[in-house]
Amino acid sequence: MSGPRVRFAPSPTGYFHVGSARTSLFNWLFARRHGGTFILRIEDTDTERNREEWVEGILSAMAWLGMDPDEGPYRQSERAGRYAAALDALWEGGHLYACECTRAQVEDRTRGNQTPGYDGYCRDRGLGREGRALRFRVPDEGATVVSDLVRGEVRFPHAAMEDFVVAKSSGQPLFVLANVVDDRDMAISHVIRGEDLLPSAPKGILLWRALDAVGVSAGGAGAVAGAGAGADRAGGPPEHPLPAFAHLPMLVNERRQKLSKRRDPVAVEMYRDQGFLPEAFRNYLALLGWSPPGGAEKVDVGTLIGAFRLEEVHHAPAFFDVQKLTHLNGEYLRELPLDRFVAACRPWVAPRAGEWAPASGGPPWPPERFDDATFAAIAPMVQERVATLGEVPGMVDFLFLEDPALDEASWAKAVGGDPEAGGILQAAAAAYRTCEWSPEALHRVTGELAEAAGRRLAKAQAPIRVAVTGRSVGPPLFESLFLLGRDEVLRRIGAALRRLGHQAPEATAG
RNA sequence: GGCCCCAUCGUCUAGAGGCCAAGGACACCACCCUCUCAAGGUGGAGACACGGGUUCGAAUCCCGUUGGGGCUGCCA
Repeated sequence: MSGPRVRFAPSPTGYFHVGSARTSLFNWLFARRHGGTFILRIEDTDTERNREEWVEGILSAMAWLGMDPDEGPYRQSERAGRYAAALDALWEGGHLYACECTRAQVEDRTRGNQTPGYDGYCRDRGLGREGRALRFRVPDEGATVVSDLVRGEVRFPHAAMEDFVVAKSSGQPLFVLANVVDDRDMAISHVIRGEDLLPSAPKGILLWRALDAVGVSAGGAGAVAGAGAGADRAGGPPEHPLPAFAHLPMLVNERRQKLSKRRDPVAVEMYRDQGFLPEAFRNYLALLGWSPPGGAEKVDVGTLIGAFRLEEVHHAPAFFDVQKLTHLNGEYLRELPLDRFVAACRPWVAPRAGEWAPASGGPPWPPERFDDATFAAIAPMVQERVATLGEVPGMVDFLFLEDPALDEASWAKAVGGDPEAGGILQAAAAAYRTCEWSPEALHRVTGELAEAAGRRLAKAQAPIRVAVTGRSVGPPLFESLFLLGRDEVLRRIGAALRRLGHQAPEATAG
């Protein structure tokens, strides 16, 4: 077993964030590129904020994007013994001290200080650890250097680092501690994560070295099952070589700020609901902070894997541009073979019980009115007009709704505001009653009645479209009329004429 | 405030000292195609933050300024 070992370590405190998805993708790409191992670790030490349903969400979103982990999910909540052992050893080795200061006390004491953060008040008070927070004793002198594959060497002077807390007064380990213990136990070779974690990297390194110094090794009863990480360590050189770091640029909103769960649309689940294809979404994510060589942007996953290099990752934050994502999704949609496009539409047009369907709700028509053959016939024309699958129902609803909603603005413009609309509708009704029922014949006779009315077909079709579909835009008209059927088309034109105040054609004719 | 990161069209980016009077993509505008809307085609507008160096030569290297961002929790 060789190759790098990387991990994606989300904490389940909400929907799956697009930034997390990008981090996960870059880890996954890196592992695949180098024949390594992609590990999923759930960082759920904060019992207050974690919920099991969010774990499910992470798992299903990752599966949707095709990033199945090779190992895991491991859960920090199941590894408490490892953290306790590390804490004990660190305490014995003198790297930790107990602290009973409250936040308010620290603030009072340090107000006006040049270097903020904890002032080391409890450092030499010799407090017992029971019931107290534990702080790591940061060296006074020197600096810790983080070797970063994307940023180079980043130097953090110890003088500017506070003695950080590694365990709560309840004994619960905190992020840096658990994170480092896990990375050691799981023999992580590359830590690839968001740039927001760069300032905590030197803390992790300090802890890592302290753990080495006090002889905490991986393996043993509490180590990771099946990871193969801690086995047979006897006599090897450094037991725990420090992992390489790679801090990825942030994903930001239009205000250039880190994407926020509150303000920004960041839930991957939401994009799935809207009808983005996983291939397209993954492709777009790969373009944020990196670009495949050769300038191509729409690239398949194999190409992504073959070309991915951490060293080429950008340094500057990237804006998550839904418009560009949408365009790319449209390209993926359009290149789908028709049968696959139709299949991809199913959750939005005819969801099956027991299968995934968008949480936003089902199609606007009653299921029994949906017809597979009709949908398959209109599908090619829908395929080149939508950029997301979620737009599909709105484009074909007039075919499956008894009485499609009438868009008042369209009506006002194309029918109410057109003095000749009534005449055109009557002419259409007359022609459609007897003509051959095919898209071609409908096209022809409508062209003829347009000519008779002295206007271009483009202008003549507008009132007919609004009368029949309720809107001024939609799939090509004559195919739509054909699929709706003669009786239904005549009924809707008749209804529109009555709305206009005209006599229904049946009455005039009869 | 302190520490750290960053800086090419509005956006995502190509660019690793001369091939750049800076290329592509999204968005935008115009035209073409056209039964609406799309899709597609053609064309257009649009950037190396600023100031110093280094060099025969800098978008590319160095320093500074400015601007933006991240972190600064007994969250992760």
